[in-house]
Amino acid sequence: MNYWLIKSEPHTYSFAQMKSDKKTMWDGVRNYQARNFMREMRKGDIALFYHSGKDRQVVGEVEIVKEFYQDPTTEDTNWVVVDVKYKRILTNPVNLADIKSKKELSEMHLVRNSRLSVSSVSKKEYDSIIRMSEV
DNA sequence: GCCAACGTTGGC
DNA sequence: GCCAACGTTGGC
Repeated sequence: MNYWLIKSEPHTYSFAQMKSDKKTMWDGVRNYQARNFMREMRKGDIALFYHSGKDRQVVGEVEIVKEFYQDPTTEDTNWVVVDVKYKRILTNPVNLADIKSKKELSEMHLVRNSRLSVSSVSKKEYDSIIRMSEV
């Protein structure tokens, strides 16, 4: 099982919306690196849900329920989507500032490349963030 | 609101 | 194929 992090601007699509939708198609990714990560996602993988913009925190978890397929919102065959399902809200959201303050999280794509909207997360990084959310 | 970082486009 | 110009994202 692999771990991921997906970003959303809460004004565009919030985790509250994710919760009420229960399941959504993760579309609109127009970046090759992000697209490549989406292609690697497998059913059952977990993704952290991050609010960019004013929030800047990891707020919950979703599960990949359908592997990549053509993005139906475009004719361009370069782009794909996956389906994700609401899993749970974190007990406490984990702030970007706190993530940045942890040495063991300094290699995260989220820290290294703030503009990447879909990225991989190692098991260690994932566990570390979950631990931070439980304090 | 500003700006750094990054990606894309297009002229040469 | 290089690189300047431009647009977008997202942190601050």
